[in-house]
Amino acid sequence: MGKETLIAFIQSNIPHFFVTNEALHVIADQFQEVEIARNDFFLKAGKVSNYMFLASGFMRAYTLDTNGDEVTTYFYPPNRMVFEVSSFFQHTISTENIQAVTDCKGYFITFEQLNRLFHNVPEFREFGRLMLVKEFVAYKQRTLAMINKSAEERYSELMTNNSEVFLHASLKHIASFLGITDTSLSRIRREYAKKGV
Amino acid sequence: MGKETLIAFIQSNIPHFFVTNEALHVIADQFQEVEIARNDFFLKAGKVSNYMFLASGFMRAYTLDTNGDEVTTYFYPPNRMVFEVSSFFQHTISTENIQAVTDCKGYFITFEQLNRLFHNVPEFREFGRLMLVKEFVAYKQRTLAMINKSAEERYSELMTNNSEVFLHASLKHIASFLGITDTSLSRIRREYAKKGV
DNA sequence: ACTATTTCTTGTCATTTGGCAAGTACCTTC
DNA sequence: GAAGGTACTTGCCAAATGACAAGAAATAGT
Repeated sequence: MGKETLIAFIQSNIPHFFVTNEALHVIADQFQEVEIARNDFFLKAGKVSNYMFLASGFMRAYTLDTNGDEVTTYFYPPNRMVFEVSSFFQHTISTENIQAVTDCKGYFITFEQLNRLFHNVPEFREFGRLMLVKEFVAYKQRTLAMINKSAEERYSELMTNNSEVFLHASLKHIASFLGITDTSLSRIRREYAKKGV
Repeated sequence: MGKETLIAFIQSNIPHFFVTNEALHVIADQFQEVEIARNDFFLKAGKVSNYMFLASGFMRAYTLDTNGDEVTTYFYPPNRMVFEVSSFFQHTISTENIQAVTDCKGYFITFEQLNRLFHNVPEFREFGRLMLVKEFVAYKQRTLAMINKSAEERYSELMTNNSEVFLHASLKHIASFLGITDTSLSRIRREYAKKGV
């Protein structure tokens, strides 16, 4: 019931291997549907992360800096796996929070279930590796894209490459994501609006 | 010969599984010894990354920013796997360089060889996943530790947590790693020396 | 609909960091 | 050991960003 997007996502992410429909359903059966209302949490600091396919909605990850202020570290658009690597794969308490920015729907699985699947459906291991690589690469690209750029350039890049963020997240969250204060972001937007005419 | 450190490293990174000595040697046999002299490259931008165990020496990864200036993105102490995720796992051309900061010795393997090993020695897959997770976590921790800190705080943390970097890398490389100019780093060190007395 | 709360903007001023240029010290290499 | 290069430091000034505080606008709760 409604796991079509999950199944399609898995299928399109197991390259070089043929997976039977039966295997796909064995996999999908392990995932449990979950709805997360706006501002509610998929992961709270202090808990251990699960592994979720975000079918619809928009999420953000954030942590507290040394001053106790929230810093948004990531935005998750739909059709992505959502998890905190460190906590999920090492079964450790998370320091990050993952929160629904809009109402979300997803399918999640625990570490134990995932490993059982890896054991029972060997082809599925490839999916696991791919997700890990994909997330790592995405994370790295984001940090590299930030290097030696002014706040305005970072803003500009986010606007062109991830404009959907602006449709969902608050400017405060976006500001901390860009590594600046909401005050500065506001000023940058003013300047940017002037130029863009 | 001399692959003992490699073998010991692999063995200590395949948790929950028993690997026979024979299997360990099948694995180690695929790795090829390599020596990289100071300032020479393990990976050059434009090439595809291999996967190397750094047995001795010290390396750094760097890329060019939009102004064409070198930005050090990572330092590798010995007893670590060295590779560029994106390039290695997706067989794509690297934009990063990985260079020996001191004379290095290591053992490397190609993507094809690694996959053949994963196929022939299934227990070894666990090692592959662990390395991916470890590197991802290390990378993330570094970026998170940098959040909302002044240049001086970042310097201070590097001093306390990774002081070995200062034994090998030049201040110019360290400055770009900290996201500042060598000029600023020099000033910070002066202030820091005063306080530390 | 009214109030309270949160979000966003704006002003003033201080601080951090960078750009540039010059100077010193060290290290190669022939 | 002289010459040239690289690494590091320092001074002066400019630019970017933050801190704080107040106001305007939007949103949520009752």
